[in-house]
Amino acid sequence: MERLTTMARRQAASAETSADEAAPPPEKRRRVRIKPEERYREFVSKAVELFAEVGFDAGTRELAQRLDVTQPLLYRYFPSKSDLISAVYKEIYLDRWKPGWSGMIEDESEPLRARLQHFYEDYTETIFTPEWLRIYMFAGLRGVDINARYVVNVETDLLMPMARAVRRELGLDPDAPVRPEEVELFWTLHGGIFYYGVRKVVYGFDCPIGKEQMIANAVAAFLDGAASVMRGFAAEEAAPPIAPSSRRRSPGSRR
Amino acid sequence: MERLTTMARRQAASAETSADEAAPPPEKRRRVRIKPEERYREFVSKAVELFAEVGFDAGTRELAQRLDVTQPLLYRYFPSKSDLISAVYKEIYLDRWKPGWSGMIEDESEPLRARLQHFYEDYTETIFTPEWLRIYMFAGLRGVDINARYVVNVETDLLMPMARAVRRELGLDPDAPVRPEEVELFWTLHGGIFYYGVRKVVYGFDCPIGKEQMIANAVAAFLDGAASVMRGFAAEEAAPPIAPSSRRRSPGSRR
DNA sequence: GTGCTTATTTATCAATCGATAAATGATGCG
DNA sequence: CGCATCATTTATCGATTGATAAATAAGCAC
Repeated sequence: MERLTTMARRQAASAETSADEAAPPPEKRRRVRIKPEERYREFVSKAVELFAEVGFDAGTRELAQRLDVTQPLLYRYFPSKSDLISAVYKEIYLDRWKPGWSGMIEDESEPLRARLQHFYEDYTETIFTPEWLRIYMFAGLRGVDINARYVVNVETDLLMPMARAVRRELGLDPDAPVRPEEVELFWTLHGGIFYYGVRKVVYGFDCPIGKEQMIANAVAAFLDGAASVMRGFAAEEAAPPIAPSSRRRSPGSRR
Repeated sequence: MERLTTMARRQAASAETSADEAAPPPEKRRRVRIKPEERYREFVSKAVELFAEVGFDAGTRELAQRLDVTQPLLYRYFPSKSDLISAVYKEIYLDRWKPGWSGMIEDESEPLRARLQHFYEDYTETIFTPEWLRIYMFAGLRGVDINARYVVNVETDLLMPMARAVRRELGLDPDAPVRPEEVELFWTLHGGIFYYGVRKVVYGFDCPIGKEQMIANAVAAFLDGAASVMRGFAAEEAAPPIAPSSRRRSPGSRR
């Protein structure tokens, strides 16, 4: 009680200003006890919400206020703010990944185009939310390795299955190793769809075309176009190019 | 480093501790006078660099330090930090836009595919830099209108010219108003290419395929695929669909 | 009820932030 | 040279940040 330190000292040193009038009522806090693991989930969940809105510079006090809890309580559950951020990463990029996606893509009981349509409808339902997209971008800008690792998952579990599926469709060898050019080609499809979500959800741009229709058009155009390009890759593979240094030729034969 | 003023003051006020030992040499600042407009450009330029690295929460003190100038000097050139940020926006999204791009796309003295190739090589040379991409993302996450306005420019000056060019190529009416579905289709090409830059420059992902080759493949695949999809659009336009409510049919005929 | 455990709050620190006022000195003009 | 202008620095404020220590009280066991 007696240890008035910095503020009191400053005040006393600067002037009088009799600081103890109009003191707001102390306003006792209602104190509810919740079992730790539930609190933990509560904290992470609200942290996801707050960080998605404001970014990782959002204050711990604001988070505590939204949870109707005092700020130091956070430090009983997370040693530091960066630990809280790690928990947020895990919640979004690990817990929300569905292992069934790669199966959806390669399962041949349905036509390829329909499979891609269904996969992307499901995938975008997961990631086209402010929480997912915004935190993904915030994390990427922070330079954490999360995004680089996530991108590897996308390549191995989504894009390479797609490449194999298209090869089967075209009668090409589905077991040949997927070439980097092919992966890159599927990235343009994936990135194009991804960017639709960014425009709509993050930039708040009004997209007149619905998500399903956009996916349908993108997939249809891609499959048609990718066919000739990938046939070109395969031909190049079968008959190695005459001059290996002239690798800048435009690939694939026109229709 | 420069905050030992406060500390020294506190020390002197609180107790003895003979605060003037080990006192770092006051270290007079070299004071150089530079004409205001040059300073201004210097400030904006370094601010672009700093904000691209750290984000808009980068401190004014750090910026001043990089400029080898004291922090209050910034406030002689910018009334507030947000004014500095506005200047950064202008430098990147207005000053770096080349009005010649739309001409590059529609100029028919070259084949369409080559035009798109050259345009995207030039365009990506402008935007595939940490400064451009990272500040674009930071700004988008902040919710400033900059991005929404930029996106409009992309649509009207880049994507709609592309759509018209493809129509000419296909023998369709180039003067018919560009339909939203078409714009959206070109967004998938644009977004796909854009996302290559994000992966490489922002996420630091190692892309084994060079920029030019990636553009070549994306453009080739897109043009082949977009052809059938856009022919589907045109047919739908000429002969209005029987049941206007069943708009979920997949567009375009398969090859 | 009594008492113990521990979830929660109160009080506070040191650092950093954007911003302002006043002192200083480099530069060009006469 | 002397002098005035103004670009630049010094000093400092008040607010806010992440984090810690100590006091408090909710809820369970008995």
